[in-house]
Amino acid sequence: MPKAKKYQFAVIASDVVILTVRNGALQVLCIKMQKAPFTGKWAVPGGLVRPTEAVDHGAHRLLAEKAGLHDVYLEQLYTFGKVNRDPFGRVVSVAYFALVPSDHLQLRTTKEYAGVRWFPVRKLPAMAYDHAEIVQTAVQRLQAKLGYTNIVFSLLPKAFTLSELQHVYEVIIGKSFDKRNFRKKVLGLKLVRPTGQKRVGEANRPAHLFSFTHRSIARVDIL
Amino acid sequence: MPKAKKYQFAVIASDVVILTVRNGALQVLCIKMQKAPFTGKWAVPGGLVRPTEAVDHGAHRLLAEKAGLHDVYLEQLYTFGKVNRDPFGRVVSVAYFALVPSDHLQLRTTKEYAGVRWFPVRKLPAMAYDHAEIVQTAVQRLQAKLGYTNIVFSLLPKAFTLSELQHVYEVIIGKSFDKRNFRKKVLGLKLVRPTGQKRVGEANRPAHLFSFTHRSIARVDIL
DNA sequence: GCAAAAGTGTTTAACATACACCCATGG
DNA sequence: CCATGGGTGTATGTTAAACACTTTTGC
Repeated sequence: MPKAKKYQFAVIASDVVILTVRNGALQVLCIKMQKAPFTGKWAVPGGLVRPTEAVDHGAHRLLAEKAGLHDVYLEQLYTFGKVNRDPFGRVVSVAYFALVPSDHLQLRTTKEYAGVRWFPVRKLPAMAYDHAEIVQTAVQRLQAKLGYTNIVFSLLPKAFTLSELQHVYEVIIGKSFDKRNFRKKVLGLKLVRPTGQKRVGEANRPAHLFSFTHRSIARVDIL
Repeated sequence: MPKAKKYQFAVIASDVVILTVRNGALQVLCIKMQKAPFTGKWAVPGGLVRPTEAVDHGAHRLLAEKAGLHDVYLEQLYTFGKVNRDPFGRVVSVAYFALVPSDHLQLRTTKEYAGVRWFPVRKLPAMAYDHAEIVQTAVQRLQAKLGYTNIVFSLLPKAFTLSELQHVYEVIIGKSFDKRNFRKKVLGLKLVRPTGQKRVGEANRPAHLFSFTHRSIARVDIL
């Protein structure tokens, strides 16, 4: 029994910053806007949260509908609530960020829109709404969490080489690490475990493949 | 020009978890509910965000209106968006947490409600809505941030003794630290600086007073 | 003079950092 | 046989952890 007259309403939206490491860079999935006043600008996937679904559920749904992604890491990021952030009216956006492993990337181009593209986060196109700020917030959160959690597991496939793991860190943090020290660290923390397999067929010595000992987020001092 | 028919609306609320260290415990400010269906239960201060104000602004306003607090540390915590979290209808709450120094506490009892009280976070009363969960989230955030930021500055007055500082850590983290090591750490990090003053009039050796070198949040490895 | 909290250094262990060469494969 | 990335150990410096007694005040 809502006493609607007494209250003022707003629209709840959710925007999802989908990040991956691709081509040696941290990249974000963007969709080209088709509507004024942002025609031609890019936005991260998002949309309205339904009155009958939890905000978390809306984020999962939008991730699936707009990007075709399921079973990826998804975490609430921040809520953006400036009055005029959307020219449509009062829209409060609960932003999330998702992390997808580099081998899930085939799925994405099979999408509805032709105007769906990855952009390196350091070379963003002109963004609609406050989405440049949202992306920046997501990147900062990811950089911070890399250092004190095992969240990196969500950016790598089931099996990977230690060089690939190190590369993900280097690309996101933006500096390089000593190979021997890095290996000592991740092995010493029992973050990863050798699978016994090797990656074959490359023009160099085959690398051992590893997998994560835990695939749920935990606090670990890495950097 | 909102095309209202096409969209569905919700109510945006904000709830503020106000924390302090008092009587040797981390405590949270609660207000006794006067309305059904939560009559007699306790809630953290909160209310609706106005359609013409930013969500951040609403949190500041509610902090002032409901608790009489100004110029305290305030940070967005998390957005709670389950469909039935509020029996009134669809209310999405953007929760914040505020930290107040132990010497600001006189202000609080001069408030409108008689039903305003501090509770130790480890002995919460029966809480309305999902406020027990909101408080728990705030406490966890605070505990984590104590370890890797200088956020503790917002819980102490301008001048304080090193024992008082250590006590705040011990109460929030829930374990005790070695006095000598603790002092070495905070002094070595240049987190605090001696004021030259002493706290006099207690039945023991007077303690040197210190103040924070920086009163804005920064990343510092403390624990 | 006694109770109560303040203040102060050293030793040891763990961890972080810096650093260079040989190995296994494909082409 | 050459190019490419894979793989490995040690020495040094820094930081963390454990630990007990003397000092200064109020009463």
